[in-house]
Amino acid sequence: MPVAKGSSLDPERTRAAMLEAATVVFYERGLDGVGIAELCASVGASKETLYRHFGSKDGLIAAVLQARSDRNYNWLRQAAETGGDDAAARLTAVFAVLGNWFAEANYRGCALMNAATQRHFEPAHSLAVEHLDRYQDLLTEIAALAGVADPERTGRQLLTLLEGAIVLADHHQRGRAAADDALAAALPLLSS
Amino acid sequence: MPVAKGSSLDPERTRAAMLEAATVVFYERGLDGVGIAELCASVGASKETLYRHFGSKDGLIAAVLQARSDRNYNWLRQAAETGGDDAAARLTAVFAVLGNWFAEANYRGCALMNAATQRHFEPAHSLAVEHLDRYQDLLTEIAALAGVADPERTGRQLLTLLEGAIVLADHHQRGRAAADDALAAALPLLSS
DNA sequence: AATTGATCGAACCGGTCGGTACCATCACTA
DNA sequence: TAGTGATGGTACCGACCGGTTCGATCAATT
Repeated sequence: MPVAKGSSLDPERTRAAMLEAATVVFYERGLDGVGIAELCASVGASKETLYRHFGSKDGLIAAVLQARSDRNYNWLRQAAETGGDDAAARLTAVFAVLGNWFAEANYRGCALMNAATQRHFEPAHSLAVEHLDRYQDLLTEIAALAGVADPERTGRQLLTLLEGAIVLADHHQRGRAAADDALAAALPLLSS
Repeated sequence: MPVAKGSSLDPERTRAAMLEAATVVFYERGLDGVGIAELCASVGASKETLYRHFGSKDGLIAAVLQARSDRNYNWLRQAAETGGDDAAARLTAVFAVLGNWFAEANYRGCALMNAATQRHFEPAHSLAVEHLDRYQDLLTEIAALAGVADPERTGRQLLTLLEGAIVLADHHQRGRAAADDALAAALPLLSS
């Protein structure tokens, strides 16, 4: 059977286009800063189509956040793997990826944390928690690889530095420097 | 001349009551989560009075954020002073205050950072920057007192830990533990 | 050619928002 | 007692929101 159905495009492509457009515009202007009508118009779709795909604005937001969490986590995980079995190299690679992210012109902090701050509906909060859990697991693995006395505690401290850098890169010192400072504070923790 | 004018109360008291109510409800439910009408009703005032005092909702928000920044900063500054001329004691006192804050039942992160994330109007952003500047100055003083090689850099790293702890206490590990982990990571930085 | 199903575009709905205008009321002053 | 000025309450405004509905359209199928 052919893939294309409906009017002009594969429904999956329409859904993906909506997700992508929503990801960009929600990140730039906030979850309440853009309406459904404008979002649909920007991808040439109708509101009916959006509601068939996502059910509600909150459903769309949840899908956007899930996709964003997956993408960002995979970035860090793949970066860490380039460090081989050297804990310091893994950590350095993670913060290098963060630095590149901070340097992007449209950097606006972590979409997951921002959403949990902006909205009080449940998916946003639980997705943020899962996001932080994955980050913490990744960092705890690095701490364990380094042979620290309490890997989970060191993992939490590394996560504190990572999230602090995300905040400062957004609201204070723009760009890569936030990651450099955080990495310099993080590396000695691997010798505890 | 008597102080009380108008109908029932001193105008200054009415203004202060509005500020206090707005501070609480904006912090709990977000800047867009509560309307002007509800806010006025909760203090028994009229919208006209609010607009005479603050000009606009953004004006009210700016006043709320300024007051909150002053209060939080003074808390940390006064705590630091209890540490005397011992840098580690000053830092420990600062994070002890943070821990108490994190343990409050209605803790919702830093109102300044939240506002800068939620809204894109200028006062919120510049107030957040000034807020972070003051925190960084406070921490840089401590770093200098400890005699570190690069006090400003150490100050930025301490600020990274502080802000990271604020985020994690809000969205991940509830309560005082976030401050304890951050302090344990911060103290060794005073020996650099 | 007829049918089907997804789509677009637009109208529509109820509700909420920030902000303004007006009026009766109150405490105070002269 | 007459007047002043800030107030609370209320109605109102225009705009926007999330969400629903409906008819016209168009591609793929039968």
